[in-house]
Amino acid sequence: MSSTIQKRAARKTPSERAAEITEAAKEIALEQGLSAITLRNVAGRVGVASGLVAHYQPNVDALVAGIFATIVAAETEEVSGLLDRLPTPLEQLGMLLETLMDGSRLDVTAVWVEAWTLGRRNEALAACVREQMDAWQAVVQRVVETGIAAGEFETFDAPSVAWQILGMVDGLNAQALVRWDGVSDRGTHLARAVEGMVGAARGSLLPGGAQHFGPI
Amino acid sequence: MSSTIQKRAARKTPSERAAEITEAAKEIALEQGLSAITLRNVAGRVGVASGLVAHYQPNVDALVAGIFATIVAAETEEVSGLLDRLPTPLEQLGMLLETLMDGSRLDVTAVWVEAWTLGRRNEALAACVREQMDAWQAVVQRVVETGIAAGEFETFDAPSVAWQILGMVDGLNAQALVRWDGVSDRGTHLARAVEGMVGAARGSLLPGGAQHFGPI
DNA sequence: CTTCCTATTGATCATGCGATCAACAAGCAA
DNA sequence: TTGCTTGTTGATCGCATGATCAATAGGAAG
Repeated sequence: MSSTIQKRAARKTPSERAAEITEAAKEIALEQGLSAITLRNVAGRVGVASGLVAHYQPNVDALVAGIFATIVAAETEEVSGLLDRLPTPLEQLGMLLETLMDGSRLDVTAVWVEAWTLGRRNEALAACVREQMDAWQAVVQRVVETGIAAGEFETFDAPSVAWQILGMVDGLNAQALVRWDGVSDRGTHLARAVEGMVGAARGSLLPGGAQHFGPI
Repeated sequence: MSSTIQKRAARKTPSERAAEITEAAKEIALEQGLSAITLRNVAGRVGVASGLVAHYQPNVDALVAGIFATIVAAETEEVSGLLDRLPTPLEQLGMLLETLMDGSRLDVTAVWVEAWTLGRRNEALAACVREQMDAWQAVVQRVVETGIAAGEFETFDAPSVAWQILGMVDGLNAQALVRWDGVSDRGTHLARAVEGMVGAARGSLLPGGAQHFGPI
């Protein structure tokens, strides 16, 4: 009835179309998960034939791996950028925990968790997962090392502590994916834990006892 | 050529056959993941037609959910049983961390991680996941509460701390699924973290500085 | 030995996936 | 206007999944 019925998609520049496809796949991954990235699914969202999506990618595995890297790298860079604005490592680490635990990135967490499983059968994805984990670890390690140098932290093994912090954050966020209720003061408890690990004084990472967390 | 070729599977008691199917599905889940639980895959391992597997289960989603529950509940009970042999909450918590982090249960960890994702599209599985998480949390919470009562721990919120410990363990194990190397003394660092969270003295949970972890 | 219950088969259907490619047509260049 | 490059289509193949069910045959009961 309406005139919005398009028989054929408008012809576009390869780079334009590639960007559209990437964007659509990214949205699908965040909304429905990485495994929902399908030739037909992506094509449908772009408004294009499935063959075209295949035309722009070597194969679906590579597309999934690329989308994962895009989503996660953006998060890493964003948080890393926030760190640079803070003067002391104590504040940086506190903000890091607060930001990662505020529940505003659960969609990204879901992507992480699914990638851990999918990486078992998608070698390209597995490589991306390792790479992005390393990138994250480097960011955290830098904060810890700066803190040691500044005398704010006291621990013998910055790299391992960085891995540990990441693992804890990921696990708690994955948990939140399934269960929100029952856990109060996630941030506060984690802060106590990290203080113990990093050798900082109790209460030095997050000041208040009952902090307010959660989006808005 | 050999006489081992069987045209038709031997006729068995429904309960016997059901047990075989359950066992086969369990093995598949631990070896190849929950998503490898397939009518044909399970049937092939049992040596039976695919229709028979379907005959013994309402649908595959239910089978997957049931197998998840079986695997995870067994782990919970096993660890819970180990706890009862130890006298003090401090020792119990230490053993808990040590056991869960020794890398001998990575196959179960993989099942957990996959269940978190699959639960998104399998409601029966999602319910099982929540149920089993609650069971685990109850075990840990009991240890923490006993510790508080005994004056060994000092924290204001045992339920949340229990959730937190579980989340940390899960996250670190999930990490180990992808990356073993680069992280030394996982158990020691986690012990420090939990000490901080639980309000125990530094070094009270795990004595040595460099503990030996890992399967044999 | 015969009967009969039922465990078991295996073909079948509908669905969805990735991949492939000859054919088509949009739009720029001449 | 004409011609040609190339972005785009959509049908098609092979494969895998879950589910269903009439037909078969094992084996205990009579």
